[in-house]
Amino acid sequence: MESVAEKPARRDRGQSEDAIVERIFEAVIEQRLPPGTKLSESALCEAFGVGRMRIRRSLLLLASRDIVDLQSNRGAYVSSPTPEQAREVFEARRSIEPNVARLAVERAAAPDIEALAQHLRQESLAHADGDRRRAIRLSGAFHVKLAEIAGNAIMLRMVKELVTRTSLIIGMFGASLAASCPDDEHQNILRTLEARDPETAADLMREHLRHIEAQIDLTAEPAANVDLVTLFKPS
Amino acid sequence: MESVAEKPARRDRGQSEDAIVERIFEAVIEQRLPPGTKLSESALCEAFGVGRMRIRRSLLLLASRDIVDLQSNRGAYVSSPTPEQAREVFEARRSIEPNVARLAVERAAAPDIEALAQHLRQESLAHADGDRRRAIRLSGAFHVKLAEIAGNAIMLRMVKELVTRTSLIIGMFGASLAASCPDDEHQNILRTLEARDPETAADLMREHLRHIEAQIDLTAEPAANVDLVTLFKPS
DNA sequence: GTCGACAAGATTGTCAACAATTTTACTCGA
DNA sequence: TCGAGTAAAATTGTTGACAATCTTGTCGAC
Repeated sequence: MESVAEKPARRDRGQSEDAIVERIFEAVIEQRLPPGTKLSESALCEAFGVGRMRIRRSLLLLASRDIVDLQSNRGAYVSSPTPEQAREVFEARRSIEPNVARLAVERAAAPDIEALAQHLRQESLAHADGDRRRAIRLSGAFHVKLAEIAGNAIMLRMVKELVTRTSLIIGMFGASLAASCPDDEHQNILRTLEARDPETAADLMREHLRHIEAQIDLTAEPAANVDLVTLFKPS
Repeated sequence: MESVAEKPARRDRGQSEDAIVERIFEAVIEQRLPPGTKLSESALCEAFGVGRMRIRRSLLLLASRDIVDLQSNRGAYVSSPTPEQAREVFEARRSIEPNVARLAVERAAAPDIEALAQHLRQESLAHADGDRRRAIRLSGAFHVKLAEIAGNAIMLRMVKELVTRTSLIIGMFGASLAASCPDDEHQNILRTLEARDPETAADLMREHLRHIEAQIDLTAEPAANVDLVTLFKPS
């Protein structure tokens, strides 16, 4: 059917705007795009090998997800969450993801559980190797995979957005890396899948999210790029 | 903040794309735009008095929220949810809105409660008057207002999207509107706000959403087209 | 009479040039 | 040396025209 508008890209560089959005999501999750980074249209055009219009639409989509801050006549910047926004992100995650975990437990088939176990092995490996970037990416991907198992496309989209914004928040405030998403808590959640225990899964997820939030010092000064103009030239 | 882009509209007819998106949201909620309605670019340009590019971006934003279905080279159509999507919408609402209700109870100030009570009076009035369109709009707005009181912009956005999609679902499947969102259940939720009882609020909301879902019959039927120009054109 | 091919019209997608705004660089003066 | 003012450059926003695609209507063959 036509939902398969995705035909193999005619060119390696010619990507759909959804693919571009997805790749920027990934880059944000891996913290290769720290908050405040300027995303100039021409640079992105060259990077993805597409016309300006497609970049423009991609940036609009990213802005609608609050991943990018679109400033009129000034350009697009990777969003720099405020402490208040960080609080809201975690509050939303605590509202949604326990239910996601519950649904995942109820709907997980054997292959799902095996795939998740395989994922956790890679996560442990990345931690053991000290590969920070991979560990961060896999850690976020765990939550997304859980949402995939839950089998609700709407909630999957929400979780993707929230996980990405969490990476931005960690990039802004949270310094401690190793503790950012301890994989043993992920392991425990996996066990509830195997044990078919939805309530415990929800509880563990709630606790897990609280641990992540607790490790973030929202009082810390925003780390990365600040707008020096507005900072030093308020007059 | 980035919402600074709001300057008073330069022209009466020149609306920002956010305003256009909002008005289409409203039209969908009021079921003036039934599922399947074609949203042709030229018609919307004339209706809103803006250029094609702004319409195009608005449609992209609506598509990213699954309110419209953007088909390549064929145009934009108001989304026609499938039974499976309907199930997902209600599942997501049951996951989110009980927590929204809980937060609203915890954070409601006296003026919030009074405003909500005032809203419910209007809702009752619309029911009594048999003003179907207004009743539908107010019924959805209750859920949105509750999310506003909850004080979480992310969850507010999610609720807005889910309420709008619910209107599409009701337009597709559920015929009986009088029962669609009985305002006495809204009244009961308001009482939990006054009583400061978060858990009961969450329970009532869960039950309320189940009632709505239960009243929806999953046997599809097509929808008719409407004239966009007379619908939106203020003149 | 029905089906299929074909052409005309309409609608959407894309591109390039232009306008508007911001950023940067430079000069001048205190 | 520092600052203000201004011009140049760069970047974003918009418009219009053109290309590609789909829809509609018509004609002809079976």
